[in-house]
Amino acid sequence: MSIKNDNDPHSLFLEKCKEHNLKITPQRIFIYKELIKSKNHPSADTVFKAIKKEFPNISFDTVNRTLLTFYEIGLVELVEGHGSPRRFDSNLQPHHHLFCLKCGKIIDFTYKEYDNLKIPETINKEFKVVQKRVILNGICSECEKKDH
Amino acid sequence: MSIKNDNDPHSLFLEKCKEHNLKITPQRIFIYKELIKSKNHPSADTVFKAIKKEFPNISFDTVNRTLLTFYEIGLVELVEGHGSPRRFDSNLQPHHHLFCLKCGKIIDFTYKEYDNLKIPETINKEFKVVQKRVILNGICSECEKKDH
DNA sequence: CTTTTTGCAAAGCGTTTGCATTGAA
DNA sequence: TTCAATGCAAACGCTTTGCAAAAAG
Repeated sequence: MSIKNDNDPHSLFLEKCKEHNLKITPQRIFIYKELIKSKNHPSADTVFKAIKKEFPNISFDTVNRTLLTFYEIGLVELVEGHGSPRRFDSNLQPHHHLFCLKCGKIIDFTYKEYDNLKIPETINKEFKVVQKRVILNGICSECEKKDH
Repeated sequence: MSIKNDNDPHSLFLEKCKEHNLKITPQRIFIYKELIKSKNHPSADTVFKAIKKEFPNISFDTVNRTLLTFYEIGLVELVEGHGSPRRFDSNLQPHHHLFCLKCGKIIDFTYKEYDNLKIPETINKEFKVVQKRVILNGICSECEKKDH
C-alpha cells in the first residue's frame, strides 16, 4: 500500500514519470516545481528565466524539451492562443471548434445551445465579452484510426 | 438607399474597407476571395501559395500584412491554437478561459455549468472528446481603461 | 554498465521592420 | 498629385535537430 497522496502535485509528477519510464533529474524537478508555482500560463522562456536564478547552468533547450515531454505524458496542458503560425477564419457567424490534439486540425461546428451560454455575473462586471466559443479538444476519427 | 446585400461577403469587404479608408487593391481582393473559399482556417502561407498560382507577383509580405489588417477591421477572425510561443498550464482541473483580444492575457475561471455542457450526439460519434473548454474572448478591464 | 538526458550550436520557420517604388483615389 | 499599399531584404524570436558529454537507474 502506497502512501502517495493523489492531491499532491509532486506525487503526480513522480507517478507520471515512473509510468512513462522517465528519469527523475534535478532539471525536471525544478521545471515542474516552477510550473506549479506559476499561475500565468508561462512560456518556455518564462520558466527558463525563473529557474535560471536558482539553477544557473540549466539550458533553455532542456526546459523547452522537458515542457513538451510533460505535455506528452499529460502532466501539463497547452493553453490555446493566437500564436504563430496564425490561422484565419472568414466565418464571422457564431460557431464552435473541435480541435484534434494529435494532428492540430480544427473542425467547425454549430450548436445553438452553446451560442446561448449564460455568462457568469462576476465576469460581466470585469470583462467585456465580445465572443463566446466552446472548444472540444480530443482525437479526430482519422487519428483514432492511425493508432490502431 | 444602397443596393448592398449584407449577406454577400464581397459587399462586406467593400463596406469594411470604406469604413476604415482602406484602398481596394487587386491584392486585397484576391486575398479576401481566397479566404472565403478556404474552409480550413488557413495560415498566411497557405493563402499566399494558393493566390500565387493566379497572381504570381504577389509577395508573402503583402498577404501576411493584409490578413492582419483584415483582422484589425473585423473582416476575419483569428483562430485559437497551440502555436508559438507555446504556453503551459499545470492546472489539470476543469476550468475555462477569458482571453483578452488586446493584450493576449489569459485568465482562468471555473463555472460548474460550463463543466457540465452536453456534447452533441453527432460529434460523439466521430470525435473522441478529451476536454471541454469555454473561451470568452473580449477586453480585460486594464485594456478597457487604457483606451479611454 | 546501459540508456536517457542534458547542453550546445546550427538550422529552420514564421513574423516583423524599414525603405524605395508603385498605384489607387 | 498625394498618401497608402506593395515588394524586397534583413533582422528577429521561437522551435527543432543532431551530436557528444554527463548522469540516472
